[in-house]
Amino acid sequence: MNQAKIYDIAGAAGVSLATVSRVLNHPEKVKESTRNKVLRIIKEKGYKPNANARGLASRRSTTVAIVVPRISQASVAEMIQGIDDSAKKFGYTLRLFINSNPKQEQELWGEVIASSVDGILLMNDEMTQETAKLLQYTPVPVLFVNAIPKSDKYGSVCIDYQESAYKITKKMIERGYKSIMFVGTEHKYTVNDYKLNGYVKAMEEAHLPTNIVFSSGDVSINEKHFTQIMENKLPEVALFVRDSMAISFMNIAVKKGHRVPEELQIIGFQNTKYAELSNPKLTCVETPIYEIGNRAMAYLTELMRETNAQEKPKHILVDYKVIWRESTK
Amino acid sequence: MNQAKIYDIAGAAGVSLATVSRVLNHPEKVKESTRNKVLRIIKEKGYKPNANARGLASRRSTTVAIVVPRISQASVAEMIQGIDDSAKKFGYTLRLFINSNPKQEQELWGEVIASSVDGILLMNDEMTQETAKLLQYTPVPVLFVNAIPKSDKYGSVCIDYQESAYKITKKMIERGYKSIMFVGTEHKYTVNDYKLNGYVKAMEEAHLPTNIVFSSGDVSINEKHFTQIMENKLPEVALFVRDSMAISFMNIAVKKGHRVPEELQIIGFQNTKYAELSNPKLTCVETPIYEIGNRAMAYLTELMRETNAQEKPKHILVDYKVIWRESTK
DNA sequence: CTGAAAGCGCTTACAG
DNA sequence: CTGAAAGCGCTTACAG
Repeated sequence: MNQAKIYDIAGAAGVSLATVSRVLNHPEKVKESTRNKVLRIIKEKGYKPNANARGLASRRSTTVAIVVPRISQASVAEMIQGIDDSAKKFGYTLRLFINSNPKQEQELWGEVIASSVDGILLMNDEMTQETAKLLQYTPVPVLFVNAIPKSDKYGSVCIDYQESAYKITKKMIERGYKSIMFVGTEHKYTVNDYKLNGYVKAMEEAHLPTNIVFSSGDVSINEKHFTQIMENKLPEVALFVRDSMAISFMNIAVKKGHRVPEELQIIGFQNTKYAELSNPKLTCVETPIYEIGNRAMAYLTELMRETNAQEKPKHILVDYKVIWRESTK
Repeated sequence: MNQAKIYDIAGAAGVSLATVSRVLNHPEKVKESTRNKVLRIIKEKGYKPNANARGLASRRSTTVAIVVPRISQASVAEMIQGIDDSAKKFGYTLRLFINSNPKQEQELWGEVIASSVDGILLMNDEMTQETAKLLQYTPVPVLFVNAIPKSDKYGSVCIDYQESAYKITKKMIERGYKSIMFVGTEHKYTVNDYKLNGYVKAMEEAHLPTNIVFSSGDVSINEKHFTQIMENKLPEVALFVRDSMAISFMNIAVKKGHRVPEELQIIGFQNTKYAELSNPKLTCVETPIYEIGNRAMAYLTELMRETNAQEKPKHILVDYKVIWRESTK
């Protein structure tokens, strides 16, 4: 009934602890017949090695830390799914750290390291100087997930935000629209800066004036702000860094009697569930958030395996696509 | 540069390892001057005890497992926030387990136990017989979060789903509506059964005929189904177990030219961000999901502290309220 | 109030 | 291919 120990398995199988351990960690080093016997008993007794002891002895925990910012969108849930599926495949387990308070970043980081994970998946898009410094002393690989590191020392997995914004803007220009507004977040996120750059590039190439607005992420603040914006002439197209902002804007426009997409076309970013639940349904650039998590975890296992210190970290770009729905013509 | 060990701290402070350990775990047992000296050095060196070693030696890991089902709504993110805030306060760290595949439930459970957590927060609303059995042998406290255990042996934290559905239904009856539809999920969730019970009770008390529909959680399937339902006479009020279903239904109704709330009133459950991003905005019963997570973690720490095996586990009910918005009169 | 010592449950060189 | 033994970094009775 009580959790079996490696000792019990060894006893029952008539071998030493070392052999049981080998069966689990280096099965190829054990004679097949011995291995099978041990395996059978392990199964019978439902033996699971104690993760703490294992971690302590091997200095590898087969555990990975996920560090997410507090104010993360609901979509992290999906990303974590992607991470977890990949983690299961490679035999890793997840430890979750939420970066609530920038002031406690140091402390959090200390905990992450003390937890002796084998690798770290970082979702923080923005990072204080201090964290950046702490990051340097991390004894395990760190990978940015759907976020862009400012230093070249870390790898990342995300979509090409700049290109995606550039292309969608260009597409709308090609369709003959000249008045295209870009709505970003007041709070600075590196990924949103990239989107902005893409938009600006497309507009400048076409010699069109840019129209850039920054707004809050908070719905009720947005609504006031957006209502103000609508006092002025409406753009033909509005591109938002987030679905939720796009929808909020669209709802206000519709209530004011503007017709979407006839008079005003709206494009979001991410393709959250909101996009399908809006009326009209939202066209957006889809960020394959599950895929990003999945790929990130897979790449992290590579990084954790590498004995040779470091090759240049890779920046993996995951494919994205545009989902055309009712909010565009 | 390298992580300091307890050994280094002891050396630098001129005390034994035992004393350093005591400073961390039972500070009251150490003379103040000694304690302060040790504390200072710990800080200087940025010492963090190795979590694995600590867990192994003390048989307590100050780690809690969160077990969530794969198909969990995005709102788990918020619940986990609540859990984490509480966990930080009590010095616990989080380990995340996602129950992807019912067939692997046994294995998952094995991992949970092997990870030697001190307690388990279970978000699985439904549970196979097998899990129920495994649950019995869990050496640590288990608590259901926003889910209802079928056995009386486990505590839980959620809102009174039955009462909330009963009250909102009754409220609409009192306002003079007789034709009230209830839309649940095809998939059986205990919490949704409770909502159904509450609805039925209110309708029966008022001698009104019930009108119950079960639908998928998938948006595109819902849409077909809902479109069908609208062939028939529309109810005056429709109550949905989920915001997203409510909004999906509402959008279809609006597109068909029905006026919300004039002809059709819609009520959701949960108060996700969707509710504020719909047009018209959705009235719903708010499930204080953050609060539920927060309270659950707090209660779990109590359970973990208790040396005396078990008193009767508590079922904590968190307050909820109804958020009246535009989808009701 | 403090230290020496055993032990938590594993893994991994090192021999054989 | 296998076993005996050391060691991973802590905690906690047990003495004093």
